[in-house]
Amino acid sequence: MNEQAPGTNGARRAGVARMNSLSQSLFRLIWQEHQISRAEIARNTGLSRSTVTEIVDDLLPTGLVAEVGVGPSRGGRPPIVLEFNYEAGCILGVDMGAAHVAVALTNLRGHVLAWQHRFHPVRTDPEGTRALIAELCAKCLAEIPGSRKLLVGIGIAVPCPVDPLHPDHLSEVVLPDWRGRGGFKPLATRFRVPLFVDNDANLGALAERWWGAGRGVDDFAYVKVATGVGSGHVLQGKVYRGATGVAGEIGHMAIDPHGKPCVCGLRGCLATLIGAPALVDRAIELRAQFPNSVLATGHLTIETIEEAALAGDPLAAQIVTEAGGNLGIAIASLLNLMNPRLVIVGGGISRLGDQLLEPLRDVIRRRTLVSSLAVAEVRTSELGPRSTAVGAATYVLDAALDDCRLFPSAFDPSRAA
Amino acid sequence: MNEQAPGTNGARRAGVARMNSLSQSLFRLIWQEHQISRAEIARNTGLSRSTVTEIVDDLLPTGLVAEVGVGPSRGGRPPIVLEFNYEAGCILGVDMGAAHVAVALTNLRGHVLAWQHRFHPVRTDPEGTRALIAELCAKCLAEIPGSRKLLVGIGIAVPCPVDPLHPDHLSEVVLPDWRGRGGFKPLATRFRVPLFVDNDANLGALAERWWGAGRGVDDFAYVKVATGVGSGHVLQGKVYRGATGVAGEIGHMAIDPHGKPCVCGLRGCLATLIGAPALVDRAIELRAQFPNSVLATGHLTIETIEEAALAGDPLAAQIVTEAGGNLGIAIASLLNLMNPRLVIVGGGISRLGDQLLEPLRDVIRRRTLVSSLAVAEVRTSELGPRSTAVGAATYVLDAALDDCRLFPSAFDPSRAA
DNA sequence: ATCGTTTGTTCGGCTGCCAAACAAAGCGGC
DNA sequence: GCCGCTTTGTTTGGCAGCCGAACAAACGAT
Repeated sequence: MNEQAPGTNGARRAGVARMNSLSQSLFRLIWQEHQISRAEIARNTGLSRSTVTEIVDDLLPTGLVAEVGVGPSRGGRPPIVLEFNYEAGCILGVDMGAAHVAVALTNLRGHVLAWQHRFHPVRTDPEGTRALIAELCAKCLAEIPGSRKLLVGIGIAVPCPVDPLHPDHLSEVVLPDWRGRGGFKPLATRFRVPLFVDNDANLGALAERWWGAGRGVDDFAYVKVATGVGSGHVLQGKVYRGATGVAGEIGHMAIDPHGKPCVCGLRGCLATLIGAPALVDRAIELRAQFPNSVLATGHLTIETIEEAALAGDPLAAQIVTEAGGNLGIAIASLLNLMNPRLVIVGGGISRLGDQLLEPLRDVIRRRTLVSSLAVAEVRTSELGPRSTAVGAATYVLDAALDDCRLFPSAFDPSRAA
Repeated sequence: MNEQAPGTNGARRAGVARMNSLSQSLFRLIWQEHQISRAEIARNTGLSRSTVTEIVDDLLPTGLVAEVGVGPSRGGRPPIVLEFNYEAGCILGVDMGAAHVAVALTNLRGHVLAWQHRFHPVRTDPEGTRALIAELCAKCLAEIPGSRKLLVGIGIAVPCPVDPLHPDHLSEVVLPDWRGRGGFKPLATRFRVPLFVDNDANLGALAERWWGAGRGVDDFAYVKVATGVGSGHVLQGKVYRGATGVAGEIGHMAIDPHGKPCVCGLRGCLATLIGAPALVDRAIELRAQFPNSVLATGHLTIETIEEAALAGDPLAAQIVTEAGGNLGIAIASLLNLMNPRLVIVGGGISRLGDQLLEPLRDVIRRRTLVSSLAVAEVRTSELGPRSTAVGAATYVLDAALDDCRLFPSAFDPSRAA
């Protein structure tokens, strides 16, 4: 009747290992703890040691988790240290900006192994952009021998709203020349890996959550100030995309109904006050009042204004102070509405640090007096200009940690390192 | 070796029935389907019919689910209809407003069995308010014979931010005379049931989600316009309370930096534009321009303005149109930030319907042009002035459906009906 | 009346997880 | 150096949960 002898169930381990939700969560735990013993896992999760042993036995043959020696004894037998092999796979993260393309090749811990960057008229040249993305991806993979075989997936950050249910469908309003189509599928077929697409602000928020100022914070907002202004929201530990995937358009929040007209059709949007073009315009307006400023003559760009502000120029300082105040009004509304624990300010202007944040915090303190519980910390991004590309890679990594069949080595030993 | 005979495991059913997450979810399914057969449950959930039989056998002795006859045959044996017994328990929902107290006694389907309402200076009289709540609760229970024994719990809606981790800790800023303490524990001990406290806008949103305009909608915002202005947010089907439980203070969103000062310390908050006192003030300002208006003379209240608007008075119409526009600016920002599928407008002024919503929708259409995907439907509340109290009861009901040990009859047959 | 269909139940079995027992490998006291 | 004591990891038996298959019950259709 019982055709299977007691020990024979070991045969299961040789075949496709089970990968249920519990083993998947252990897999993620080992990833985030870096080094951990079976006994620690048992204490950490409340599982029995025998169960942990069984599940770890299923994870070891994937090559993603390995035993790497013994740890210090705690008074008894020393534990066997399990380690996640962060080099067992790699991910391509693509930052498609309004005027540039950047690609990062990362390992499984978000560490950048290779980096490529080009300026390109992305808005007006969809076909050339797609070719450039493919070229830069190939360049990154070529830099690291063997990486192509270990590629897990490609993440793409796009500078416009994306519906997660239709990841190839881009907003036509922001990128009209793209005609509402991403057209990234050839990329997926060329490299034979799954593709993930999301908005750049969402992915910036994700990067901050995993590697930056948002580590360990379950509810925060990431506000990116560049040519436009966007935000990504992490609620209860996860990126919130809204009902149709376009949450986070803080740039068109109303600040001043008597302000300048915006492309969105009304006046005084945040983007018309603190977007890069708006700050340049404002500097030109104020030039006459600051004849001694280094910005009083010559060609103005957002970079020169930022440099001048860092050097203590009074005109630049005034612009930054005004920008901080206006951003503060929008963020105060955000705090009242959504009550995050933290606001992370990113984008080029965030390198001004407290010069931007102090006037911002002043406004927030005044604006949230009635609900003092809502006051949140405001910090600048910890990740540099690579945050968006790294966030795109992190998006893929997160999906793979939820379903480790995405890892090429996991169930295909011929592709293992 | 096997001391337990095959049929003996029926003894488990006589004792404490198992109540794991699966049986709990079946319990909730039966609740929401009202009438359903075992076979339908199996089709609906993907479980096997045998498993459904086992779990239903555990639910029947609680008295909350019962077999109530046979349904129509679908070509074979007719199904046994299972029905949730909505009268097997009842809940008290307390609406503590700024100037009134209302209490609803509901069955397990949100139906109001008894209702009590009193005006009271809640803000300035904490002790009297607590006594009044207890009195009205007792009155409601006395109206329905036997209800006290079936009481599941008491939910309280308070007009100020509440930290869900410290439900007895109220915001001192909004209700200074309460000194930051709810002091509701005596109520719980008197009626010997658990107590649940939350903000009124959150509970209004919950009521709309379960019984009103938000049924079946996973992401929406509920905006309540009364003396103050508050909002509650349902994200992915659940009420979102923010990092410290105070999300939804839309009343202090900045609309016009040159506007009138607000108690919160700055100018032009939404509450200073469309709160009841603001509308009355605005009517007085405009009186001279509308000599033929019925509001041109006499004492003005928000109710008289609403009545006049319903009757087609031009002054009142202008006020309502302005209010709709200002509310629209705030809601447009909300849409851009959070991208809900629906916005539900509640509070007294919502009875004006399209007279309020049309100018509101106009502003939204203009304001969200850039991210057209974010445009949401705007509707008025379907629930009347009882929505807050019913929402408070629904909060308790939701908790009980997650853990049916909260139902008095479930495991204590002596208290069963 | 017979057959096919649907429902609900029973029964044996597989899977997943656990507790207990045990082996391995350290520490510490004498 | 030997004997406990502790901690770690593995093995084993067992229990709970869920399923598939078989079966009885109750209907419709022919």
